[in-house]
Amino acid sequence: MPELPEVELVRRELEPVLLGARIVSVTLNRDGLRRPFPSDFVDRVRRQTIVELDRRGKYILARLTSGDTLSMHLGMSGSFRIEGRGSEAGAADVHDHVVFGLSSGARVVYNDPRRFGAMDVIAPGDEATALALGPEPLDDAAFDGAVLARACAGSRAPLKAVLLDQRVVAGVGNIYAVEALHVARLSPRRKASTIATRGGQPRELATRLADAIKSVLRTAIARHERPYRSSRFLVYDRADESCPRRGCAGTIRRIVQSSRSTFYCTTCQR
DNA sequence: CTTACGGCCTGTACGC
DNA sequence: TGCGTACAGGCCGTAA
Repeated sequence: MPELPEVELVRRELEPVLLGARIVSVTLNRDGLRRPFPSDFVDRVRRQTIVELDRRGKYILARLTSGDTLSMHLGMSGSFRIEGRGSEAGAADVHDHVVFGLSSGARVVYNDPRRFGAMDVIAPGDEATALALGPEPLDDAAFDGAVLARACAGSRAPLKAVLLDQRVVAGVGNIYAVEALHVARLSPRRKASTIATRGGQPRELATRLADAIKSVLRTAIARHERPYRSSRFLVYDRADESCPRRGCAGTIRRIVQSSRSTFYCTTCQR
């Protein structure tokens, strides 16, 4: 699942179940996901109470009474299933890898067919290093055109590659990078440094792009967009369709950048 | 240092 | 129906 908006929606679904709950059991159905689980994973999570449920970028972070943080990442195909306290056992699946049993009797099951997800326990103070994330895009104090311009300065990488770099801005993935670039009317292929401060246009383009990122993410959350299930986008997955921009007669192209699909309008995105 | 690419996994959709 | 191929929202290690 996964870009910031969907992770935030998942966090909101989990919050009422996890917040204040004590984890009474942790069942690991395999050695790990994309990495092996730390050997002390169960010991550090079991018998802890969740005092806060946060999100940073694409990570869901459960703050534990011990001061540790349980970090959970959905990778490409991860999802959580909440099973009620009583009867409905919810059909077990081969890809149910982690099951948290809660004091309420509810269970939270992590399912991930591709196992690109991750779970870890982060000690107090280690979060910045462990996650290595840039600013939260929806935090206006942390992320704006000036911050983006600084990240782009001196970069010869294509703009889209910079947006996908989690150290530049946390939580943007392939779909919303593509969408934001369309909203900002910027080509995904443009060299990133060209939107950094340049004589004359003081970060106008970087501000436009930063604003587009915020708007695309906020809208997705507000609409409860779940790309995995449905949702259509402005340009993502719309190769050969006409550009949705009013007054633009262009056509959406699909190209491949660093082996991922990019969709953009060659006419209005410069 | 930066950038590009393959690999990790499984599932699904499509063409033959 | 069956089979092969391409592709999928992420990230990381390696190589250039």
